[in-house]
Parts: sequence; structure tokens; C-alpha cells
Amino acid sequence: MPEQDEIRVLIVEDEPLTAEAHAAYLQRMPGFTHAGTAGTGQAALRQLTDAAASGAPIDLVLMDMNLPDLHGLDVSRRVRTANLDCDIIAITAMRDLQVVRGAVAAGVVQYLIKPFTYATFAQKLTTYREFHRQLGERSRVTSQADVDQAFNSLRTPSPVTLPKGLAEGTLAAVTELLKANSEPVSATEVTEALGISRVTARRYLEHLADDGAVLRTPRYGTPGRPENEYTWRRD
Amino acid sequence: MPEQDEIRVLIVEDEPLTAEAHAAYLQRMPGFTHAGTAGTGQAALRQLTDAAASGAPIDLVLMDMNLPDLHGLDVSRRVRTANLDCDIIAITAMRDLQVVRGAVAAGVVQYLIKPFTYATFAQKLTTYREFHRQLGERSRVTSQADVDQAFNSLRTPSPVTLPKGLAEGTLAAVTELLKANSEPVSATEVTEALGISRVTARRYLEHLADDGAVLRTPRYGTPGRPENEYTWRRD
DNA sequence: GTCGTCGTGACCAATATGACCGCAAGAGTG
DNA sequence: CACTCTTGCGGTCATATTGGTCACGACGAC
Repeated sequence: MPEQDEIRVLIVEDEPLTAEAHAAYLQRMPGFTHAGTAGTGQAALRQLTDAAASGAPIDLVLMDMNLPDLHGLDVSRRVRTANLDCDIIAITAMRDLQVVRGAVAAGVVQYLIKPFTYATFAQKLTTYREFHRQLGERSRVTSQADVDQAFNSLRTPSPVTLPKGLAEGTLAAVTELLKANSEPVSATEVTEALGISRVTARRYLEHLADDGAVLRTPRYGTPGRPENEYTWRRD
Repeated sequence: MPEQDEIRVLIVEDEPLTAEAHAAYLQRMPGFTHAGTAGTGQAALRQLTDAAASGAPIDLVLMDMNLPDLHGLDVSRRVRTANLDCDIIAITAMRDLQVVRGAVAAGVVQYLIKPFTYATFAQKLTTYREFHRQLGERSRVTSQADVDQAFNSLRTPSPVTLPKGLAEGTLAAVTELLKANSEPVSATEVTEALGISRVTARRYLEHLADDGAVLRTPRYGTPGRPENEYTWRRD
């Protein structure tokens, strides 16, 4: 029985086997309910409209861009025009830049490139669930910061790139250490464990925190400036 | 396509003075060109169509949501339907959550709440410029990581500047606690709940009170100096 | 050489602590 | 009953303490 706060998902995919695979992936994700599957753009629009009329609207669409009748972007635009209140995650094998740009313009919240692993899939859905939860628990936003936070929650944590001043090996070592410890780790502990300086340790920890890969929380209670603790977060 | 590296911006705003102010702000931002101003939704759509036809398309629209003829979200949807390739930054005084959700769905890349400072404005535009640059320098995306990075660059939180003596993390924790309790909270309770000292708790509570985010009322009846109570106020 | 990465040390910032001050309740005194 | 004193608790301030921040220099790779 789908609860009220479950996210109802429509899968739009013309290849039956792929659609089934996506549905199987979806079933492993808590908080999501598979509300249906559509093989064409027209069918998707019809199902969305019916669901909205029947009082059990679709919250999220996993939309393949390559459909037999319409392009996924066209379907997305029509969804917007019809004022159907749902979010869209684009799934495509196409790596065309114009499609990515168009997807952003069409209000796509996430973009998955086929083929993808379950881990990637789960990460995107978890990120979306966080976004959905944040917007659901308030009826009004009170400040710019609230809006920024909502937008920010759509970020995917994982892809860690290397800006200037950071080396791959060091980053790997820090990441490894964080993954090994389930307990929060302070910059000083990283310093001691890896034999690098406190400044360097902080450089990498801060970078990971900015990327969303680790959680940064201040620790109080002791005199002096509060110490930041860093925790690796799996989702 | 005669693409320049400058980002061509259309300002959509019915209040002439405000439109002028936005234009002035825009002029201070390097990399952006003020391509025109529209006072109504219809005029905006016309200018966008004309610009696309003339070979100098608009890249970005600063769209006020409150327009005399159409709602900004409607204009956005029509832009999508007309397949006009441009991004939209929403500007609004309305804090309705539905508008925020609708804005995300309509492919709005940033959301500014009026009134805003130049710093906030600049931050949003800088974020967008980064996104635009990332998508511009490649003709094809090569991996999921590339797409994630592009999406993430749209959703980076704004670095808020705090007065001296206050830390972002601590302020967030105090704010969170106040939002959670509908009952008035005393400084002592904040101390116990967060594990911070009374002095620190008071510094943040006073800051929030000065900002108008919380209400400060003295409580009598108990021996000793009257205790200040702080209540989060949701508008 | 030049660029990129890391360490060093001085300086800055955020917090806890504790002594002191101020305010109100309630007891004590006339 | 009125005035004063005691008492208790929160606000205020100065200071110690600790971690964060920044600029620059060292060192290795190309």
C-alpha cells in the first residue's frame, strides 16, 4: 500500500527489458513507488494526465530521451505546457550537449547516462528524495537561504574533481581514510593518520565537504575555536 | 550560430525603476551584455523570438514572476514550448512554495527573492556564468561526471557573509533548533540542546533577533533577572 | 626554468570560562 | 502595610585557548 509520502514514479521507456530493469532498480529504493510504465511519449502524457485527474498524481518521471514517437525533450515540454506538476529525471544514451542544455531548460532535475550502475541510479534517486522531502515539509519558504538550500539539495554528492592545488594520490588517501572510519574524523586525526600537515588535510577535507561527499559538523564543548569533524556519507 | 562569449541578457520587469536597477547591476558584471528590457510577458516572448530570428539569440532571461499580463511561470512555459533556447533566472517577491516548485519544473536555473543585494545578484550570475562556460567549452559531454558537474555548478549554495564572531555552522544549528520548536526557547535551553556555552548561544540568538528572524520576549515570574525567550516567527 | 603541491609560521576567528553586574521575587523587619 | 535586604538567576565583559586562514617558501616533476 503506497503511503502518502511515497514518491510515485512513472517509467517512460520503449524497450521492455530496460523498463523492467529500471522498475527492478526502483523497487530496491525505499520511499519510491512504481506507479506505471509507458512505452511511448503519447502514452506517457496520457498516463500522467489520467493520474493527475484520478487524484493520485505522478511525482517523478524517469524519462528515456529516445522514444519511438516523440523525443523525450518534447514530452518534457508538453508536460510543462499541460501544467502537470511532476519532476523529471532524464535517462539517455545520447551524449549530445544540446540535449543536456535542453534538459536543463526543460526543468530536468537529474540526468542519467546509459548504461549506468545501480549505485549511480540509487544516488540520483536519493538526491531527488532529499530535494522532495525538503520542499514537502514547509508550506512557505522564508528566505533566500531556504531556496538556495532546496536548489542545493539537487546536487549529486559523488563526482569529485581536482581543482588546482590538489593531487589525486592525496585525495585518494584522505577519501580512503574517511571511508574506513564510520566515526567522524577531525582534521588533526587525518594529519596524524596520514602524516600530512594540518593545512593540507584541511584543504582536502574542505574540498570534499564542498563537493558534498562528506558532512562537516562543528564540535563544541571544549574551550577554543570549535573543531570541525568530517563524516563520509554514503548517500 | 554567431555565438559570442558574452552572455546576452533580457530583463523582464514591469516596474521601470526596478528594471533600470537590474540593468545597472548587470552592467557591473563582466561577461554579461544587456540585450533588452521587456515590461510584459507578451513583449518578452516577442523580443525573444525576434532575437532568435535575427541571429543574436538571448542566452539568459531575468524574469520577474509578477507581470501585468501573464505570470512569469506561464511565460517560462511558453518559452519552452516555443523551443527558444535560453535559460531563465526567476526574480520574485513571492515566497510561495508552489512557485518555487513550479520554477524548478519550468527549468529555472536560479531563483532570486526581492529585495536582494548586489552581492546576492552577483553570486547568482557568477554561478550561472560558470555553468554556461562549462557547457560551452565542450561540444560533447563524455561522461556522467561531466553532466553531474554541469548540473552541480548550477546548484552551488551562496556563500553567505556573516558578521564577525559568528560561524555559519553554528548559526545553522541554532536556526534549525528554533524552527523545530514552536514553543519559545530560552538561551539556557539552546545551551543544553546544542552543547554550546550560554554566551555563544546568546550571541546567535541576539543576532537572529536583530535580524528580525526571531522574536525576543522577557519572561517574569521566577526569581532572578528576567529570562529572555526567543521564538521563531514564520512570517 | 616553470608549474604544481605541500609545509611553515604568523595571524585571525570562534568558543568556553569565570568573575562581576543587574534585575526581580520573596523573606524579613519596622 | 511599606520598606529593605537577601537571594537567585540571567546578562555582560575580559581573557585564555584552540583551531582555522593566509602568504610565502621549499621541493619535486616535467
